[in-house]
Amino acid sequence: MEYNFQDIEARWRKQWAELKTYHVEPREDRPKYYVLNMFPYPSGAGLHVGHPLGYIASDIYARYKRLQGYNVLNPMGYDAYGLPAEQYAIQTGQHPEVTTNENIGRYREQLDQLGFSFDWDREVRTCSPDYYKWTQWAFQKMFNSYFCTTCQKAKPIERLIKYFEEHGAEDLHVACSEDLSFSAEEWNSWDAKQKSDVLMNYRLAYLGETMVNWCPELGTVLANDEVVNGVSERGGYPVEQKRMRQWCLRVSAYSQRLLDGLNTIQWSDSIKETQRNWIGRSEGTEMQFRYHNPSIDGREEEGHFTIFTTRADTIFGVTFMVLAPESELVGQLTADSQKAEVEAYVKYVKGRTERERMIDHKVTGVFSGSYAINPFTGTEIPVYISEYVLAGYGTGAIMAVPAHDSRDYAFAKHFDLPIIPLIEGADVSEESFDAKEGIVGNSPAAGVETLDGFSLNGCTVKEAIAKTKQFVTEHHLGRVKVNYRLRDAIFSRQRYWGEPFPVYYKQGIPTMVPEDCLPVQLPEVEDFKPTKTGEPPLGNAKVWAWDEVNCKIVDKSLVDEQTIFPLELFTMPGFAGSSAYYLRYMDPHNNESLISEEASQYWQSVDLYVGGSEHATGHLIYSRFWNKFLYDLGVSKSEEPFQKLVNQGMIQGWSSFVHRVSGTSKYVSFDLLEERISDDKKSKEYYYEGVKCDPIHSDISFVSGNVLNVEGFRQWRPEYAEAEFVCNAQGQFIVSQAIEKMSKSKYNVVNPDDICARYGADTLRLYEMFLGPIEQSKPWDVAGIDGCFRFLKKAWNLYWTKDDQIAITDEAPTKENLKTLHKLIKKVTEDIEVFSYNTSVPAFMVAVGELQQQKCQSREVLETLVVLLSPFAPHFGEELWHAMGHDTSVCDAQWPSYCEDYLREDSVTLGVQFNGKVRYSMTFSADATPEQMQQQVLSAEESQKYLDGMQIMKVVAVPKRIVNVVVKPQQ
RNA sequence: GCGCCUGUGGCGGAAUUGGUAGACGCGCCAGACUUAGGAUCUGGUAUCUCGCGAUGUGCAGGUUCGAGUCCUGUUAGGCGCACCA
Repeated sequence: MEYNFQDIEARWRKQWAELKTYHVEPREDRPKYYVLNMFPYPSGAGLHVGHPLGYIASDIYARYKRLQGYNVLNPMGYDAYGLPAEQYAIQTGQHPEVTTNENIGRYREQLDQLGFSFDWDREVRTCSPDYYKWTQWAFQKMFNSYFCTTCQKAKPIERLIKYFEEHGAEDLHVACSEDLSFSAEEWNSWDAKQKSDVLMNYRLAYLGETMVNWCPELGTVLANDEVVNGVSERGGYPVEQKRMRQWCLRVSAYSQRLLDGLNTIQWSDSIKETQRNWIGRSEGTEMQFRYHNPSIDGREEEGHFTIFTTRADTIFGVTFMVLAPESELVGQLTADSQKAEVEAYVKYVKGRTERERMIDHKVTGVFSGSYAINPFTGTEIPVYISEYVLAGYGTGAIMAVPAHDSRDYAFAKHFDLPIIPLIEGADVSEESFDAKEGIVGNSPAAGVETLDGFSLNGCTVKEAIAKTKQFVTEHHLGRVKVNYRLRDAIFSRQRYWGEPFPVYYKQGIPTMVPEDCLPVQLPEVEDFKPTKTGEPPLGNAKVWAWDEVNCKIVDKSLVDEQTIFPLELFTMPGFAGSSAYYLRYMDPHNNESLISEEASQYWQSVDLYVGGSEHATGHLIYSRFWNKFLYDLGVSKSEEPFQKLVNQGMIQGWSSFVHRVSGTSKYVSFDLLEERISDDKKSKEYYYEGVKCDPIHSDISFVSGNVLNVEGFRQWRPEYAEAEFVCNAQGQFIVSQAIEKMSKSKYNVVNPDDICARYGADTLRLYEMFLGPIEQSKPWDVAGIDGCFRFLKKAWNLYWTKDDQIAITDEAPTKENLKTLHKLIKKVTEDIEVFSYNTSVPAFMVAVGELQQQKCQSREVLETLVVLLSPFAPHFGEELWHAMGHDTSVCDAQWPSYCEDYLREDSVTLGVQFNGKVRYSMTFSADATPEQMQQQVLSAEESQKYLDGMQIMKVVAVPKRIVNVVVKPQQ
């Protein structure tokens, strides 16, 4: 019978949908397993062959777990808020919701084709009010929480307010934006507005004046992970630093927990390492330095400032101090005589973009005119201002030790400041000695008196750091401090197509819309662009004010500042909706709470999460933070949201380029061009008759092999219609090719629909898995797909006789059959557990080949084969399962376990080596001991010629592996 | 600069975790059946050599009876962080 995949796949797709084969509910009689894919943003381009890679891998695992008797949750949904739909709306006026729904429809169609075992009853969309109600709810909970650093947990803000009423800010151990100090009396004397402002310093979701990444081109702020190399990740527009009032999430409060949690989860080392880097914990010391500003008259001690260092041991090598230009200390420490110079410098730094500062690290700076006093020796040290010190890290001020820090070294050389080496034997004449190793000397130098006779001479660096820390703490010169690089997340965006904030401004005080009035729904606007006065697009909404009395959204013109107030104009960023969607899948239709207690208890957390590694410092951090917060609230039952993470690699595309002579409309075949290395030696450039040619993407549909279909290309775009094409001697126009990310804009997209139509979804699934290790990126190459298709056809033919009868019998399997089968069970089971699907596909091919040769028709064997194959090729499996007379889905079969007995050999043929070289092979009984094998080898006739005239040094016999005889010539 | 990962035929990639390197697929070569095939089937395919045999997992060392696998150094590519004190 012919393998008619089109008929088979269409039929089962329909059946599964009608019978809700993949619908799942909590059930106490079965253990749960939660498989999750990162949900897609439904872009206008639809799915390409890269998207399903992870979905297929997780679907195989989900089906496998189900066959093993687990109750498997495998949901899918859409991350529906995003910039492309909004930009399309700005251009065309079409509402983003319309675009989004259209795209979702197309995605769903494409996904359905591929035979996934998703429970579509649990679909979520981040833009649906039922869904974002809970995004808003979580935000409000964060607003109403603070973080206790002693117990490392979020607590209700009411507790903090009560504390302030009784104790003020004294002896406070909470996460905050800045350390404030006030008494209970002061607190109680403040009005509502003042109290609100102070509380913002502690809330987990807070309104803050912070330096933000402002992207003028996009008209919005961006989070740190959305800025790459000083330009926006999306679009590559320049980003500048700007001080703005924004909503923020106090992610930094969870730094330590986010770091510790990494040790408890099974993620790849590289992604854990990336997160550790991003969190950037560094243990160090904060030290206070008194300073002396000569312009302030009559007082010796004007005050002090604090620096942060991880190298407290180098205190005797400090020869200058440096402040960040943006630091608030700059004002206090600038002497009148230096004022003009300092102001000019600060202005210069402000004029530099983030990108400029990143690219060139030239040494710049200016003397402040003030001196700091080394608390250990009383020495006066000049204070400088330089952009190499960052305002956002530590205290924005450092002690500079040029001998042991390369940046300080460069600065000292430039400004001709002294360099005092401290590590014995370190040569600092050419460069600094940065390593944290060696024996400390010169600390202090001979004859220098120090506070309490403190000395580090003779200690190792490690001991010296510890000793200094202890001394600093005891003498109240500072404190031990752990710093993190992780910044609070900026949580508001000047955009339309996002979750609105459930916040209104009551007499200037940000106030939460009552919980039972949620969600605050996204209003209609006439224009999706920002307003003329620079307000976000929600400023265009007419009905956008909060009626406090009637608890509803009303017309903006009614605002009276008594009972009707303006609503927040910002919307939430992309990561808001994706931070807790895995929880919502557990109980997606619950209108009373994010998830019910029962659902949460049953499903716990995601056991297997599959998605791209590009989310390492974005979604995967925010989501962990969000979950930890909900865990503190008792909503999530697990400290970590994703127990195991598999990062599928990207499938890249082969882009094609035509080459156009610069400034003309003349196109030249690639093989006629001259190759040169570009000036920066990093890339190649191509020239035709001495003129440079620009590569231009051509749609890959006009290219076969590397030859361009010139007519097709001409008709593609009007500007190409009249172009001149210079072909090679064979009359062909050759394109150049390169592997790039698969993307609509690169015209290199391969669509799964065509593959499905030609080979079927099961072949596509098999092939994508066969392509290589799941975690590796690889270019899409259709060449090998025939092999997978042939395999399915071969397997299919195993089940049918020539006259289309099902070819199975009830005869007992032969020993050979069982060996083939159990070898396969073992291999496939082990492979699936470690996601090594690319090696199970060949195992199937070998097994099918063997069974074919054995002419196996045994029901027992062939049924098991179908079960093993069904996660990979579900339609194929389901069809044969039913053809063999079952009336339940193959999903409800049982995954077989293998039996070692069938794999055991009576005898085993091993290579016999002399001095590590294989000479011949020999058959041993399967249970031969090394001693017996040794005997057999030495007495064998074939061995004699190798043993002749030789002395036996050693015989190594490894059962089931090898026998090696080590010999050397006899003396 | 710091950290992580990867280097195996013409190609994608295997190798039971230290035991006969190159499974399986693609491609290529030969053959069979065919009027024909971009269909199907069979056999071959790391390199050098007529052959015996020798060489071979980026490069150089080391450990071991034995190394693609472990260790040291080096080189190339990819990724992450990056003036983080």
